[in-house]
Amino acid sequence: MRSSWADAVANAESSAAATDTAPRRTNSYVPPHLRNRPQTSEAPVVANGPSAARLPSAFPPQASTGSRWSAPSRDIGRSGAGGGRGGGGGGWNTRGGGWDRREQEANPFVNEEETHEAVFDDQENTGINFDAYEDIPVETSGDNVPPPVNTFAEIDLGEGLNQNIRRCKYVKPTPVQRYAIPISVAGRDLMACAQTGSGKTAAFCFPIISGIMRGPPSQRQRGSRTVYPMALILSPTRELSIQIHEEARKFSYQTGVKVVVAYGGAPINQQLRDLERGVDILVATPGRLVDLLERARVSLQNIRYLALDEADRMLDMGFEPQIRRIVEQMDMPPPGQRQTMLFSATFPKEIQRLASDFLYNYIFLAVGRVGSSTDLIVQRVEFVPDSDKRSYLMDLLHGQRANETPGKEFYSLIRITDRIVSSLQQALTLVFVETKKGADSLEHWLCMNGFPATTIHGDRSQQEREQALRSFKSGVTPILVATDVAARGLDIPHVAHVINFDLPNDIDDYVHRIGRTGRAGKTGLATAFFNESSISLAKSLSELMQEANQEVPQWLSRYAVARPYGGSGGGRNRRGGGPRFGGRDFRRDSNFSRGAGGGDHGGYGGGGYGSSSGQGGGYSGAGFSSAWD
DNA sequence: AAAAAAG
Repeated sequence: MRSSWADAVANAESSAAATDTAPRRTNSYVPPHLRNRPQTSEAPVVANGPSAARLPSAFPPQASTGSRWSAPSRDIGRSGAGGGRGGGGGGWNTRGGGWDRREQEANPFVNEEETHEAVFDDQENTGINFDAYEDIPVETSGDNVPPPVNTFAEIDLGEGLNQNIRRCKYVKPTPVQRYAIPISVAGRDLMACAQTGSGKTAAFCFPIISGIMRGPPSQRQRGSRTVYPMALILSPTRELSIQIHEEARKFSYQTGVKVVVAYGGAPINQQLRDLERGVDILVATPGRLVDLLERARVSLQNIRYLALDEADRMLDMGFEPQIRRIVEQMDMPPPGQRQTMLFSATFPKEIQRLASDFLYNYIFLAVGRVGSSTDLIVQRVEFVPDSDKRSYLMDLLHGQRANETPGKEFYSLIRITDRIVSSLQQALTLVFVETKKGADSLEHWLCMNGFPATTIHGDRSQQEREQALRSFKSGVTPILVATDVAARGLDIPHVAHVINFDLPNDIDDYVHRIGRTGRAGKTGLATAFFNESSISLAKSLSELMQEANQEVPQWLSRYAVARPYGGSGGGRNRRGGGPRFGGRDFRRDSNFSRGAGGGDHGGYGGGGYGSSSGQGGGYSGAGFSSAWD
């Protein structure tokens, strides 16, 4: 067993702790303003910021076993926490996670280094091109917006989390993190237009983990099989939930905060066992969560944090009834008594409604797209009739292969270190197709023709889906044929090329798909096969490419003029903010009331924008001029 | 119309 950096830190920690009177593995960080704090019912989650005094009664009464504000040593010595399952007590950062040998927390960093996909990790983390983030426009509006930060250190997130941030090698917050974290730490609700790849996951995980570390420990009814998570993170696809869970586990390592993921397609029993071992943060897809709620294995009455990721996607997929059921019709505390973060790439009417129903006096945040409409992705469109698509694809792939140094067979024989393999294998190619059947047949055809490919779509078993993703990430099959299941949110490092073998019908889907490359500030290539069947996309596609300073072929412009109705989806889902933003705040003022959204987009063009920047609603549809232009 | 998600 080699030891990792994270281990070294952990060891240093425990030996340092040993010289102290503090117990082993405590990370017993207590922020100065909370030290020696008497028992109180004040909201402890709100650590910073002037508008801190929210959530007064939102918290469950304190557990009777031990004071959470007392020194951790008292809690460590506590007796009989039934089976060591983190009931009751648990002082700072210890909530039953670290001190019990039977529940050794796996080191998510080590684990990762030993898995195949981890060979890329070094480059991924150190290679973030922060310069690419520098000029990304950001817009906020709402009452008393907390100022953004420039470093993680400016926010008091707690020592345990800070260490994990270092372990993740995050040196500098991304734009969405700079704004969202202070907003959230100040206890405010947040509606954010941003995409994954912008550092969204950390943006909502850090405040949640930090808040849970500071807050009262989770309570657990003895003998009951119901669990009471304090935070719920909903996401549209299983793979996205898995990904969020993996990240959240790293962020919460050794903080005692427990993260569990629940999603469909996998046996529920393991997930039930995971839940029984304790859960503070539950990451879930809607369907499986409803199932768990119906079985009364999960109660939402202790929810203090709710995060909805890719909200527009969830609505597109018809999850609205389930989401409303989860959020409004179960036992979750209402808006104002929980903190809610709504993330969405676009901000159409349905999302605005959701925002006004789920959020309390929220702050609106729009972050420019990272690496989709920017210069980071080179977009190409080729006219390719359906019958020629395969041979055209073959040409592209052969071209790529020629650029690689020795063939894959060569280095898999030699079995050099993973790192070298990774440097040779970086050209991961993601091929999007329209249908599940099409995905299978293209994958088969590629394999037949000597290109190791795999496929991910909704007709494959969950096991197959996860296996496909692993084998793609690790470079074993450097070509992944996918349906839209993989279009959004998935963060696969080193995708150098996205090929739209079949174009989607919606320009937003196109944007999401090509966003799988050019991640983390790296450059990427996106190639689209266009023909008559994608004519409805001509106008919006050529507009998008124009706005992104891409070369638009003449023939595409001609299609765009000939069939102008296609612009951004022919009225549906008109992207509110032009190429850079998914939308903008539609509230006219803070007195926005429910139902106002009924009035024709609730006022995209209204005066809401600029309520904090002082600019008086100069936005007019396609014009999109903003404070940064 | 297809895709995704609970079985």
